[in-house]
Amino acid sequence: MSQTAESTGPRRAPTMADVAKLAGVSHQTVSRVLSDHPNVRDSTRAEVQRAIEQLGYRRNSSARALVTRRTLTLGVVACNPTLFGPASMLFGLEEAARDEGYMVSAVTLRRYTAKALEEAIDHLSDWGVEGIVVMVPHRAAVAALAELRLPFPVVTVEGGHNLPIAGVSVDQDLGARLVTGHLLAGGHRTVWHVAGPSDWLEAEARVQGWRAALEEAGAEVPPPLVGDWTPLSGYRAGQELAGRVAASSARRGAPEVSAVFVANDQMALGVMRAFREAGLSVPGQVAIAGFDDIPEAEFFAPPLTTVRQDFTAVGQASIRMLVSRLESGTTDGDERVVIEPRLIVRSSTTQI
Amino acid sequence: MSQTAESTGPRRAPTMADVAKLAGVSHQTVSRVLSDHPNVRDSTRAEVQRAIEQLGYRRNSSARALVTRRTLTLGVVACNPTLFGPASMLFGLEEAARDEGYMVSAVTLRRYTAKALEEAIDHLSDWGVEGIVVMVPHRAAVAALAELRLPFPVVTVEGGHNLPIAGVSVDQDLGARLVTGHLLAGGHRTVWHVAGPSDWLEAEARVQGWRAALEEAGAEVPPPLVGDWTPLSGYRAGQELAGRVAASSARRGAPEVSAVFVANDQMALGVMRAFREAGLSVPGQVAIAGFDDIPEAEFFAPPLTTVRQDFTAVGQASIRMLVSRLESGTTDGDERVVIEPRLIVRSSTTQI
DNA sequence: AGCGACATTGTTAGCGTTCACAGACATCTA
DNA sequence: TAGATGTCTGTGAACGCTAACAATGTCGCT
Repeated sequence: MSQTAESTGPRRAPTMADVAKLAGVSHQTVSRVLSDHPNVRDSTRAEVQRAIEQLGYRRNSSARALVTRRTLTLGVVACNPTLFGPASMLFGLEEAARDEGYMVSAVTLRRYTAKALEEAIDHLSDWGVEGIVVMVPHRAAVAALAELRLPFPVVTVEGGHNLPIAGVSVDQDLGARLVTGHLLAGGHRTVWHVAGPSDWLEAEARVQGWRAALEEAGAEVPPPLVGDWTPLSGYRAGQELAGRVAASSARRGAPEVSAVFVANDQMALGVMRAFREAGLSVPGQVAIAGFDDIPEAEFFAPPLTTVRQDFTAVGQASIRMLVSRLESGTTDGDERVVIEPRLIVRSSTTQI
Repeated sequence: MSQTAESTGPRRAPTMADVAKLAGVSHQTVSRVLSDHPNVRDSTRAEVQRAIEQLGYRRNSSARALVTRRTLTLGVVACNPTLFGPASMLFGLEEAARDEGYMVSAVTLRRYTAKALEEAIDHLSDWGVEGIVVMVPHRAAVAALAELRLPFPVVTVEGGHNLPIAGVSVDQDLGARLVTGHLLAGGHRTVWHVAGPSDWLEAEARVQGWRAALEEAGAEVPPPLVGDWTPLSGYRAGQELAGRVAASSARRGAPEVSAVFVANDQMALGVMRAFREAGLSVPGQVAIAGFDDIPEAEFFAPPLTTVRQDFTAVGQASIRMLVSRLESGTTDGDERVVIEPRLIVRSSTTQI
C-alpha cells in the first residue's frame, strides 16, 4: 500500500542517482551518457536518455563546477550600457561567449572610480568567473585595474595602450584623423573640436588624432570645447560655437568656425540643434562631423558624416582574446587587437 | 631542508581548510566568521580574518551553491539590447538585482522564434539560474513561454496581458491614447499611424490605443503603415505619407495627412527626414509624434513630441517581482505591474 | 583452452562548502 | 557543590557531480 515515496513537499530536482535508478544503471553511466562518452552501449544510452526525459533531469551546474573547477562563466564590467556603443559591444560579446560555451554575467558601473571598479570585480569574483572583460574606457579605472593583479585573465576594451594590460580597441586616433582630414580636404582653414570628458581615454585619443591631423596640415589648432557625451552638452557647446561664428569677423585670436568635429554623434546632434536655432545652415555655413555612426545618424537633419566603429567586432574580439588566454593559462602580457574605424561621409559635411 | 610543500605548479586557490589551518581553528569556525555568526570569540574572529587576508581567500561559490541549493543567479532573455529601451531596462534590472544580492546572466535572442527562446532558456537553466526575466515582447515568443511550465519563476516584460504569466509592462495603450488625443486636441481631423511590426505586442498595443482614441473622438481611422522600428523603415513610411500629403486633395477614400503618430522615436526620425526631403514642414504642414523618449528625441529637428517610458523602473520592478516570487516559492499566477507612461510635448506637434 | 585486447559497466573517493550535532568550558543559580 | 544554562568550538555527514580505477563480459587469436 506504500506509494512511490513522499507525495507532497516541493520535491527536489532529480539527481543523477534518480536517473540511474530509473534506467537501471549506475550514476556513472548516466554521467557518461551526458558527456557523450563513446564507450556506452547504444541500448544503454537510449535507456538513460529515456529516463532523463521522463524525469526532466538537468545536470546540476554547481556540483559540476565544483569538481571540474570550471564555472564556464565570464564576467563583464560595463559602463553606461544605455549608449549605443557599449550596448552593441555587450551584444556581440555575449553572442561570441555563448558560441564558445561560456555564460556571461555583466555588472554595470554607477560611478567611474577605482573603488567602484574594484567592487564590481569583487562581485564578479564572488560568483566565480573565470575571466573578465572590462569595458570602462576611463583613465582612473584602467589605471586601477593595472594595479590589481587578479588571479584570472583580464581583457580591456578601449583600455588605452600605455598600460600592460591585454585589450581590444578601435583606432580612435586614426578615426579622428580621418574626419579631420576629410574636413580640411573640404576646404576649411581649420576644424574645431567638441571633445568628450577629458578622463575618458577614447575622448583623449580623439583629441590627439584631431590635433595631429591639424598640425600635420599646418592648420591652426583651436581650443577644444568639452562635453560629456550627452546631446545636451553638445547643444551647449554648439551655442558657444554659434556665438563664435557670429562674432568671428570681429574676434581676434581664434580662427573662424566653419567646420566642427564632434567626439560622438549624440553631441553632434546637440550641436546641430544649437546651430539650427542660431540660424546657421549645416553644411552651408558650418560643416559638422560626429563619431560612432549610431543608427540614427543617417537620418539626422542633415544626415551626419561620422566614423563608424564596428562595436560588434570589438565585443567578439575581446571574447576571443579572453578565451584564448583562459585556455593557455596566461594572466598577463599586453597583447592588443586594434580594429580600424571607417569614415562615413554624409551631407552634414558636403555641399550639394 | 624541506620547503613549504610544493613550490611550483599553478597553485590552487586556497580553501577554507587552508585558512583554518593557518588560523589554528576548524574549517567550521572559518565558515562562521564568513557568515557573521555571532558566537565566535573576537580574538578568534580576528585571527581568522587575518588568515583570510593573508591567503587572499575567497569562498568557492560552486561549493556554496551546491550545499545551499541557491545559485543567487537570475537569468534574463533580452531581445535587441542595442535599442535604447531594452538597454535601459537591462541596466536598471542589473542594478536592482545586484542590490538584492543576485547576479544577472543575460542571453540575447538572435531570432524571435519559439525555438530560439527555448534555447535561450535552456542555456540559462544549464547554468542554474533561480528565475528568469523574459524581455521579448514578441507574440510567438510569449505564447511559447506560456506553454513551457518551467521549474522556476518567470517574469515577463511587456508580455501582454492575455496570458497567465506574471509580468511588468508600460501601459502602451494609454501612451498611444495620450499622443493621439494630444494631436486631435491640436485641431487635426485625424491622426495617421506608423506602427511597429505586427507580431510585436508593444506595436499591437499602440495600434489599439491609437485606434480607440480615434474612434472615441469620432475621427476617421486611416490604414496604419507598418515599419520595423528602424529609422530606415520610418523613412520609407514617411515617403509614402509624403506622397499622400501631396496628393491628398486629389485622392478619394483616405483622409488628409496632417498628423502622424509613429510607434517609436527612431522611426519618427526617419519619417521626419522623408518629410524634410519632400519639402514638408514639421509641424507646419504635418505634426509628428513618437514613442519612447530616447535621449536624442529632444534634439531632433524639430524636437520630438513623444511618450516617455520609465525603462529603468520597469527593469527594477521586474526584479522585485521575480525576487518576491523566489522568496515565496510561487511559480505561477499572473500578477501584473503596470507603469504609466507620460506624454512629453515638444515642438514637432506644436505650432509656435 | 588460454590469453590478451577491448568494450562496457560499477565502485570509490574526492571537490569545498554548510548543517546538525556533540563536546568543552565558563558562568550562574540553588 | 551539583546542576542548569550559555558561549564557543570541533566533528562528521551531506550536497551532486566527475575522475580514477577496478571489475566484468566479449571477442579473436594462438
